[in-house]
Amino acid sequence: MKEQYDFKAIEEKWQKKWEEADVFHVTEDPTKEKYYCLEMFPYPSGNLHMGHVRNYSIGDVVARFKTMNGFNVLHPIGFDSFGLPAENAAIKHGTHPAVWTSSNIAEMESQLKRLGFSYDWDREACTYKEEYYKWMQWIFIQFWKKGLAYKKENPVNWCPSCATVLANEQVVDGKCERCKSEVTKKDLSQWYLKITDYADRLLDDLEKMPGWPEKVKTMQKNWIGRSEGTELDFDIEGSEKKLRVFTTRVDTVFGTTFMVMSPEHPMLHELVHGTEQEAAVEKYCEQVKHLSDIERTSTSKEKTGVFTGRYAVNPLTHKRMPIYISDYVLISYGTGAVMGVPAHDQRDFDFATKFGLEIIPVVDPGREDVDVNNLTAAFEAEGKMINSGKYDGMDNKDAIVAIRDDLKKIGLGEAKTNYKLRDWLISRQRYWGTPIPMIYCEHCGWVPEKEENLPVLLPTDVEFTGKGESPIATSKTFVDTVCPVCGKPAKREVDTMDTFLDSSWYFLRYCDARNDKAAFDPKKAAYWMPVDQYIGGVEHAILHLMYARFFMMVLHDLGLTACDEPFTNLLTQGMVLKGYNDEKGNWIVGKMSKSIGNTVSPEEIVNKYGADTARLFILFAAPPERELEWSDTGVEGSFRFLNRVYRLIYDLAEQTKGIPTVYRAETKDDKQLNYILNNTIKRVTDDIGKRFNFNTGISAIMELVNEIYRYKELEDVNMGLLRYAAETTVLLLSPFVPHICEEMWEGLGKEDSLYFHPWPVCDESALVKDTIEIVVQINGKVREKMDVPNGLDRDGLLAYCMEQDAVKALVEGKNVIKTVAVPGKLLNIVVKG
RNA sequence: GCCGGGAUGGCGGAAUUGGCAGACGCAGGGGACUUAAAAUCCCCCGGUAGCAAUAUCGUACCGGUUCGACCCCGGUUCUCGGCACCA
Repeated sequence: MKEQYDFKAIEEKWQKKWEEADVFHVTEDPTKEKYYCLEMFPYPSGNLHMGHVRNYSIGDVVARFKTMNGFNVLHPIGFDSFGLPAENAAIKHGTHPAVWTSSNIAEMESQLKRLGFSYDWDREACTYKEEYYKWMQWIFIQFWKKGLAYKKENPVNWCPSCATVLANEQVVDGKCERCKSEVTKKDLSQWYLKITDYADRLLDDLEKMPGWPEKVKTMQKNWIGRSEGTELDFDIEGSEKKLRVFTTRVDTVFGTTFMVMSPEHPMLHELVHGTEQEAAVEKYCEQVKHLSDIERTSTSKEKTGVFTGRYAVNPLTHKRMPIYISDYVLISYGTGAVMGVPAHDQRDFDFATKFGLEIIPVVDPGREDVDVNNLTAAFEAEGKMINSGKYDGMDNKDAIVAIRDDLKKIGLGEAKTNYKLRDWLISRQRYWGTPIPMIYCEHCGWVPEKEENLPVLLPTDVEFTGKGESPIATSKTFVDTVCPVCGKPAKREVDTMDTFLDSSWYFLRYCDARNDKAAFDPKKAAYWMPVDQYIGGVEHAILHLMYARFFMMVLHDLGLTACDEPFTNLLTQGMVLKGYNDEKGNWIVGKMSKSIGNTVSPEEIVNKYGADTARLFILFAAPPERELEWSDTGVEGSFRFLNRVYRLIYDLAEQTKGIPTVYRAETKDDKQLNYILNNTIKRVTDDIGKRFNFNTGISAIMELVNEIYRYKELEDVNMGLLRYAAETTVLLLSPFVPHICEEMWEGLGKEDSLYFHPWPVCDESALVKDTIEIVVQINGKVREKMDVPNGLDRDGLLAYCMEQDAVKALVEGKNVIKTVAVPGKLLNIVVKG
């Protein structure tokens, strides 16, 4: 240990030692309790940013802490390495996506290594490699065999700029999540995964996951959007057909005064064919086609629509009602048609007002402030039934059940559950992804490639035009093949998979990353899974986290995994922000962004202060879930603290050389240091292990260091205690800043790596004080603080305090009405006068 | 509009079960060391009044419960995030 803290030399030295000794490599060990600590793997953009550093620093603290606590810790890393940027780079620079990707991965690996994260690199998984996507294809085929993959022609979300389709989840505000272009609709034949089959399980299991943030569970719940209601049929005048609608408010059926169909409703053209209204209806449908989703779903937009010329008949009232079409009715939800109840639905109210349709109230809350016969807006709350025949007087909630049952009896309705969740569209018209291993044969239809022929390799003889069809279609070697079933000429699917499939099972591959016989060995997966702690950005709250849960359930149902939920505990870390001046000169604190220029590169910080300082600052500046504002002076502060610790340990290593850590705390100062020392062990253990509040854990160690500085300058110091304090400080700090701690550990004469050293244990007896400070309050206000003997009960504390002169003076001449004594905490005396 | 967070000094943030508000750090002020600077070490640091001891106000706002509220309850404002014509 040198006198100066030479972070560069120290970090290089220990990273090399760790690598040579292969300390982070783990294997299944049934004699030890396992702990799987996982951070979301990065996309290999080429450079680590501060968000990565934060994510991986949090994970590294947890992994190292659990290892020191005796767990067999799996802490893997890999790269989510298929995707559009590699392809765009290929178009721009004429290089192959694989070249761009692998050089970026190499660069990021070295950056990760420079930060000293404790990854088992032997388990590294890169999704673009054959050894990975081979098993991705195998899993896809298992889905297909189970009936969970199908191809279907549908209007799909199309991004004209990326020239590919998008999943519903990838359309944000009607725009492409990636490039922000407006998304349009296009009819295409595409592959889907039947995630809707798992909608109930995905929703219900959320209740069983106490280790997930409420926020994420709510977001998934809303996304799945389960809605329980009733489907019922309306007769169409002059037609054999019935118009089926879905409603959650079947109690309002007597208030229906019109019907609305979606312009895309399959029955529409037949209904209007040959009528006077046909031209107007077709014209409206044509207009709607040209609207983007944003324009169409804008709530501020005034309702539009056209009368179809046809009438429906209410099955309960036999009332005759006009059928309209309007774009506010979505073909993709429910039955694509609704019953219009203007009195009790705001959208229907707006529509009825615009078209001068009748408004009949059927639910009345019986309150003065609501006049249902004179509504200015729809009344959507609860009340008693009116204008509803035999149901009048019932609570509307009861009427939902009663009316649904009656409709069922006459065969015109039934209970029905609807979901917002749609099947997952996974085809992408791109090159840089896993080829969908399906073959189309004119005789056999769609059939999968034989499993023994996997992987279906990405062809290399392709042109990257960036337009239209998948570039794979330009390959002269790929498309033509033979049918695996009948052997006749057939054609391969040229689309690739959404990269979200790759990331839906990578945590399973880590359990057995080098397996070339299977995606993973179920026994190994059974040992490691589920992930005990998953850490990543909240931006994946819906997409990735729900897809991964879906995959896990399917793989469980296939008998490949024991558990059906992948992540027991989830931590969503906050973003890294930095302040900057905008065009007007205002000080804005926002997300670090290259286009704004308010970024700090990890590399720069590591070069200037070292990896330990970067890690320490990022963990200290804010609790992990909250946003973190970058502060250059804050980084300096973290660096100063590490120097301060280094100097302390350097001094103590000399001063306490060869002294055993056996001691008895004799003096008041000994006892105080011993107390703070053990209390710090307890606090840091809780802060890392239970609370995930690394910032307060680090604060506690700072306080301990301040106390040791104070203590060591005293005349009468206990060398054994001091030695123990020094060693403990290094151990407590080591999950946060491992390099400097290894160096100090060595400086203290230790030969083992502290990576495997047992975590310090709090000596509870040191926490028992002879006297404790309690607070004396008068009417709830602090008036006095005094030391009292420890262990006094309620009465003893009261009696002791009332004897003290200071307390006597406080109550003198006053009328004591009540006293509240809380042992170990305080005494509150309520007085009058 | 609906659903979730959040609001505490000049700043980031503490307060773990209803019990000393402001730990720890940053910035700032003062001092020691130094020829000087850097580094380091020590002290001060919410507002108001006061030389001071101390008093008093103070956790977005209004009200409530309690001996006692940053914490629990009711209402309001602002703010961040998610969803949004889902019948």
